[in-house]
Amino acid sequence: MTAAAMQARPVSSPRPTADQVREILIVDDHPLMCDALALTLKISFGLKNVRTARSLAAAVEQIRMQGAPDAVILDLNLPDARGAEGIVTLRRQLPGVPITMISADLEGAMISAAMAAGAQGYISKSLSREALVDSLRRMWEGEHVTPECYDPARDDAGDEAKAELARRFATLTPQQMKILRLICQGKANKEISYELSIAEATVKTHITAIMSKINARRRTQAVLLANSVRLFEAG
Amino acid sequence: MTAAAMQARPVSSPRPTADQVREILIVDDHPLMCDALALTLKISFGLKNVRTARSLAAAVEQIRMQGAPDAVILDLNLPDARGAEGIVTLRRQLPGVPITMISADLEGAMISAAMAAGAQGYISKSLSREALVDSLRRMWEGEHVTPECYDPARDDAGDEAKAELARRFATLTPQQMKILRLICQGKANKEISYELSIAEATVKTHITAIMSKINARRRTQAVLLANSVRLFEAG
DNA sequence: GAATGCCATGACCGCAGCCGCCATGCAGGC
DNA sequence: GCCTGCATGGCGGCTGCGGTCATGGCATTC
Repeated sequence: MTAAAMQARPVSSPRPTADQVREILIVDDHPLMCDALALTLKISFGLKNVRTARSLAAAVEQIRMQGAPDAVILDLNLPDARGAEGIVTLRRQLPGVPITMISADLEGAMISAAMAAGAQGYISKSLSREALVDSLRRMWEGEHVTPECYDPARDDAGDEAKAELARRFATLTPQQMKILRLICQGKANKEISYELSIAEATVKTHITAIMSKINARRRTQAVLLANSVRLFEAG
Repeated sequence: MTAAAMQARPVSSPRPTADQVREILIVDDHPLMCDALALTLKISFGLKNVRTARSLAAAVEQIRMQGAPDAVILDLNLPDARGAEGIVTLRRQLPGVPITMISADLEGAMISAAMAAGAQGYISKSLSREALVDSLRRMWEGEHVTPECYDPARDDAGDEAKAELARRFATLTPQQMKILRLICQGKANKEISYELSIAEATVKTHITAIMSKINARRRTQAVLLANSVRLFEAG
């Protein structure tokens, strides 16, 4: 992510400050980490409304029922969403809300994929409490925060293109996302229709819509595009 | 690559020593790096026969004409072969000959992919001369050498499976490899047939053979398998 | 009520995948 | 020599899946 690209990113709220963050949503399947994060946030930021969800599906449902939070902290390895899928899904539902990725994996390619997908920042699970709080405050003030060991210059080329691609993936409906995930597992249309309990014809129309949205013609191209932004990690 | 996996790897010569390496082949498209390597090897190991090739195709042709060298040093980013393809191709032609990967990219996933594909070791382009010579000597004595910053334990699971997969890819004929590369670019059979100037029916036959060899049913699965061992990098 | 977005279905057509078959080149056995 | 066996590359036909189109139901929103 180049500095220019960061500046160019459109944000709905013109000049956010950390004070405006009053309600936060933590999405993590590890209860311990969930509690630890919630506690830290309550103490350090004086937040009362800390909501939690154990899966991506639960988070989506909760946002639909209880409304949008002011910020999200999202685990990278959820049971139902590995890789950039979580960011993409939540950004579709919460445009303008800062999403912070948290993970133990500090691989450069994964970080740049997350940032290109529209994350506000990426922090390590093994960060000290002070560093964690500081990173989150800076993110909520609009800054893009990445780990020190991450050098964005390494893959400068094609970065804006990946961000554009991530934006396209963000337009996929939930059902389309499910189907794309199965496609990226090498499943045939008939298998997909069976797993989702719909007709094969329906699968095909969804696929046509997906192809159109991400600008692919063959399904192999769709797989390559999804892999290039690390939409689904191995699993 | 676990220690157990290293021990288990079959080597044709029972106990190789660095002294047995008399003729070496350097495959690198960068002339400067090529010369520097050749000079270093001549001085440090007293080697007279240092052959060079500027592309994978040239290397394959040269081996066919001039016979097998005792060791190979292979650049990761050749004009006609990025990623693990170079290792796989050369291992098919030179079973038992130690192949050393050399690259500026020290990303963990790339290193483990190279090792799983059957490389004897992986060294950085920015290594000092002493360290380079030492690494090569150890490799030629049968040791598997990886950079210090690389932690093989990070992706221990599925590693043996990847090595098995790489062995399967090594059975592909040159024509089949060409076709697989085009498949992994999202090309349709008709396009492939045009690019290779053969009938579409022929492309299909080759694809059937490829599928059978790598144990895939749908072409999307073939793409995923190739990507999982990083057979072809983006480009 | 009209408009929009999401999901679902069946019919049509071209390509993907599997089959059988043929040509060439190269090894080993008679 | 010859023949056989095997690997590789090439071809066309058949079946079924992949991809497009036109259509309709069902929510939400204006």
